[in-house]
Amino acid sequence: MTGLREKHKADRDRRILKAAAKLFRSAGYEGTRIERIADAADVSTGTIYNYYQNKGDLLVAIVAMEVNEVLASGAQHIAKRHRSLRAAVDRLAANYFEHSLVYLSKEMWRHAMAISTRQPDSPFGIVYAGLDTHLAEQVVALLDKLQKTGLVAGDVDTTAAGELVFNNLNMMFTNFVKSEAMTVEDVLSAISRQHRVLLQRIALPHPLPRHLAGRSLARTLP
Amino acid sequence: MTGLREKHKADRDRRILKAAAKLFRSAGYEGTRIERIADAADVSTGTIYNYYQNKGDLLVAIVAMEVNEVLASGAQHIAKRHRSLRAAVDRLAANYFEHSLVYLSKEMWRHAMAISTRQPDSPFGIVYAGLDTHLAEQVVALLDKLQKTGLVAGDVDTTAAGELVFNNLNMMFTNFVKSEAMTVEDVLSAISRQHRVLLQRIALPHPLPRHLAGRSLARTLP
DNA sequence: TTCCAAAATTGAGTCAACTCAGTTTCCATG
DNA sequence: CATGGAAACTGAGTTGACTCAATTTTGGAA
Repeated sequence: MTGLREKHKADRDRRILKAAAKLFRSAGYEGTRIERIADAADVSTGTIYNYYQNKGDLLVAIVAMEVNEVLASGAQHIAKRHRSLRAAVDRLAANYFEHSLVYLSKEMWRHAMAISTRQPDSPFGIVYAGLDTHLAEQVVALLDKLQKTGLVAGDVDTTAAGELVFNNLNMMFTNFVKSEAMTVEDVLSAISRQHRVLLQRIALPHPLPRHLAGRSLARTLP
Repeated sequence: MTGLREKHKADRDRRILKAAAKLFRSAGYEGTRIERIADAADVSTGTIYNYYQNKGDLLVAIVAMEVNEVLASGAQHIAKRHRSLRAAVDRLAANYFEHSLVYLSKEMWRHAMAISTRQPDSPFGIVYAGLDTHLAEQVVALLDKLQKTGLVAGDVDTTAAGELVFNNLNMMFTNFVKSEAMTVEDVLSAISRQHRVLLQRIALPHPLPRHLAGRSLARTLP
């Protein structure tokens, strides 16, 4: 069943993805012709369309690798012990933004977002939406954990708060990639200020001593 | 200086915009060929490009008309008297979403958003960003007014809260237009729940009597 | 080893957005 | 009125993403 054929397939796929990632970063997404990717990957233009439905799918495949890294490092962050709600959320945001430009340029992000908006029902539109859902769930998971640990008041709707925070992060990320001038520091400090008005009011000032944490008894106001 | 030439220009512009709006709604943005718009408007394809840089700009011009209406009716809403913070914000959101599909289909919104993301520095990308800024300012303006009226606690950072609310609205609007199945009611109730966790905590339970309102003395907690 | 059917690749061809050199329309001036 | 030239229009041509019929490659059965 498998053998040389599968190997060649995987090889070609890797070559195409690598060539595309390199060219997109150097010449930009718009500035990169499919034919150039084909040349660089030593295949014909038609072959690229055997692996990816269109130019955009190629980009979104690269984005997916990137976001999966962000998700993994976000999960690690959540697993740590946290001293304060605001610091924990700020760091999750920093993790999100600092990873974002490692493999992808702002221009690439703009195009990836545009594609996922334009074609939400295409295979990769669905993948992209799934990545967003995972990120939103991660924010909710952090708040849930902090609620159990006693850093968030027990009567807080953590799903609502998590979605509010995530949607704000996501919108600010959109603004960030739309503006070449905006730095990671700029956007993180803006976000921190925006979140403060919420987080300050749902936080509990003093965490429970560690031996009581994790029992989900963290109710406070009647 | 002016005369027949100017008149013809204005006529043509109107015809192009009208033809485009009609065709975009009936055949969809993707399904509409520039040549068909040119035919319907009785001009050549080249002429369309004298008025609009590209197909997307044509769409964004239509969106801009729509958003200006939303802004006008939002301003009217803010000017009214309000009984509660949550109701006031819920109605502003309803105004936003209910207007949104009067002239534009979800597909048109998806493309308009995609274009503004892809080309933030093009003339109409700038227009679109300006519209967003106005909408965000409107939310902040509402909170400011309610703070002066005594429905919002005096120590609240209304800019932060307004931006948080607007960014949530905008992200939920994106989700709304991405999903053909989601109704206005669906999205409004989701938003209302998300906002509750914030608004509940920054609201003051009893408004000041009317003769004291507007003095911006609405401080509460030390 | 030989040969076949399925899988995969190929690149010339198609389609639609956008361009630009040539043409027409308008208006200010004598 | 004529006329020169600026402003606007025109549509055949260009460009680049994407397709598909023909060709090549592969795995394994005889």
